[in-house]
Amino acid sequence: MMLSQADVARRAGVSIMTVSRVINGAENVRPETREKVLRAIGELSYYPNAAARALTRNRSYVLEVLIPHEDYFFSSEYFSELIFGIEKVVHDSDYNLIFNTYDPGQGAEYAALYKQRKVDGLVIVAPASNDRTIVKLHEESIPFVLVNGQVDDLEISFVDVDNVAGAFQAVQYLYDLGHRRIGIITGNLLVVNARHRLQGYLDFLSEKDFPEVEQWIFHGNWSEDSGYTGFSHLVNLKDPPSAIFCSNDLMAIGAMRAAADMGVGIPEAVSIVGYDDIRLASFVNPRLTTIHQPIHRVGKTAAELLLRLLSGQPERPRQVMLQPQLIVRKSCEAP
Amino acid sequence: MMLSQADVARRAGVSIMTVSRVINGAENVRPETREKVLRAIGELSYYPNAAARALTRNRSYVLEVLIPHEDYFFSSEYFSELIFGIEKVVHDSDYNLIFNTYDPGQGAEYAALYKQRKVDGLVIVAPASNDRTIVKLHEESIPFVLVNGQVDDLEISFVDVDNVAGAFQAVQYLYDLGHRRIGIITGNLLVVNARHRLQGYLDFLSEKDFPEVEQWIFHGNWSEDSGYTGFSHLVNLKDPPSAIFCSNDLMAIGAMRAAADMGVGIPEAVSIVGYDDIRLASFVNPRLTTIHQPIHRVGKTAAELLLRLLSGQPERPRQVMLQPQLIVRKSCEAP
DNA sequence: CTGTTAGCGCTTTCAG
DNA sequence: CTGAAAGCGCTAACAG
Repeated sequence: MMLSQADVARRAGVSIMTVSRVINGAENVRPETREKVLRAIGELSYYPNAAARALTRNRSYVLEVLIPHEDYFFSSEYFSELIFGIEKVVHDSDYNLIFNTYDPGQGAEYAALYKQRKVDGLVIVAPASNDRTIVKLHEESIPFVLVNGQVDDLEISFVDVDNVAGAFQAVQYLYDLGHRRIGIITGNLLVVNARHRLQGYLDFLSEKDFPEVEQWIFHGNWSEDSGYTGFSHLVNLKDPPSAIFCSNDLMAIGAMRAAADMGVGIPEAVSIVGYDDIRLASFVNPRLTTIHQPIHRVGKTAAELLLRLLSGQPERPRQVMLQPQLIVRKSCEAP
Repeated sequence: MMLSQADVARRAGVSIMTVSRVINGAENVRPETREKVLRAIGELSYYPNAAARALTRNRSYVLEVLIPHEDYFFSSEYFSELIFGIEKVVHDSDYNLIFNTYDPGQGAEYAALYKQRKVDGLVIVAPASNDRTIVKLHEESIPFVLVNGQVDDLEISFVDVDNVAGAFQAVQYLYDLGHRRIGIITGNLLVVNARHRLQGYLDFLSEKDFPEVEQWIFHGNWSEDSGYTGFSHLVNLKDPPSAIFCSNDLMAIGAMRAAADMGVGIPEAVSIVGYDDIRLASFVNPRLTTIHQPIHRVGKTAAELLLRLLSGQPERPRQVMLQPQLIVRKSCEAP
């Protein structure tokens, strides 16, 4: 039993246009008429048909979040904070949220749902930085906001946390403690974040005229396991680093695990800095010094930008770069 | 520029019905005709309008996942595995996924989107077990699957992991090691999972004719902090437990943190068992003995059940109860 | 195998 | 302030 405006109209003794006006909160309806209609709607428990509205208004009131496929994702905590941040804003609006994954390897067809008019706009998370498809979206003036991935030279809305600055800060801190042999365990370098964090590390070294020591760069993949392996590897070098910057907390915790298994004291023998400030960072032993990122805020901001893009008022694209923050705990000390 | 079948039809020199048939993969179209149409579609880069299809077919091909609001959620890892599990199955189908949160406190209006025909079915995660709304959904024969929350005496599809059995197993293990004073740190008892895990603990005690020691039950809320507080509390009792079952790993890790801060040896002085087997469980020190849950599979199964419910063939509701598994690591030993 | 007709439930436009 | 008519883009039902 699918009710339509017609049923409501009949019951209330008005035309379907009046019903439509009431539903859409139009001004020009006599209060008593509005009442009648509202009552009829309540009695019948009528709900407007979303498909029909979408068809006539040419708007679905659905947004899409595109997230890289699970295997590419750095941490469940990052993921869930981001999603909840986006959802919170969308939930308070007239929109709904379609959740979708894509494979960063393939040339993703981000716009498929948009072109079917199934969604009105996109939040694209962590696209490859050389992604031509993004440029196409821009050319077709499809409303979208990037999270965690910029495209050079294009006036595109994005929200990001400054990974280069964060990594720079981490290494700076180790340097200021007195460390001169600083290693890094990188994330999966296919992901921009990993490249930027490596960049921050290298930037600092070159600023201080450090020799860039190839050996001290270990290529991890965000996983605890790769942190474990990376630590063992670096510490067993003939000239091992006295401090290690891990590109995420998961790898830092993997490294700490390796240290425990090897009988290497943290921070006495080796200092460790992580990245992300996941909740568990302050519960491991020793508590992990790390870089905090306002992920929840990234999600909220992205949703707000997109909503504004769709609001009707002409709106220029905006670039928002949030700043990460060093959280000093107990996993570092002077060499 | 919104193209319609009419444009394609004109270009291909056929009727719109033929275009429709090609799009829907109907059998009865001459190969050459099909070719012509396909070519026209390609040349114009035409996409069918989802709203129009939804309107005529009376199906949106969208599913909705309803998840308790962030604050009620036990862990980001649980959340993200579940979502990715669901998404994986949905992604391989013709459907899309709308992601939504609800407040378990309020009498949630789960069916709003369904009634607007914006979605075809629901996956409802962790509804309150006394939730009357669920019964209503069932009476209105709205297609839905419950995850992690059953309603007694109703023929409803659900997928769950047996929390009572899992907790029972955990306590059994501690008992078999020789522990006779076993405490528990519970989760937020507003959530069924927490109640079931407490139930499993109590079931075991009563089976062994243990006195149920009120003192040894600490009411936590899933957070690391509450694990920390709970441990301190229990260990400072005049007659402290020699082993503690924590209702999730986060609290177990909080407890281990407290132990470290208090100088209490784990497992020498106190044994600890967790629940969930989050990835970090095997990276803390000592590695955490815990109960593993196949969450990804829960998500996939739920999606599969819902899809089958919508498949057209009459399908009886199914109850799937997956079994958790004890993972023995290093956080327990004989007293 | 292909086309014609009607209508899904709504909103836009124009009349009153 | 209210209503009548037309049409959004598609598919079901029937003809041929």
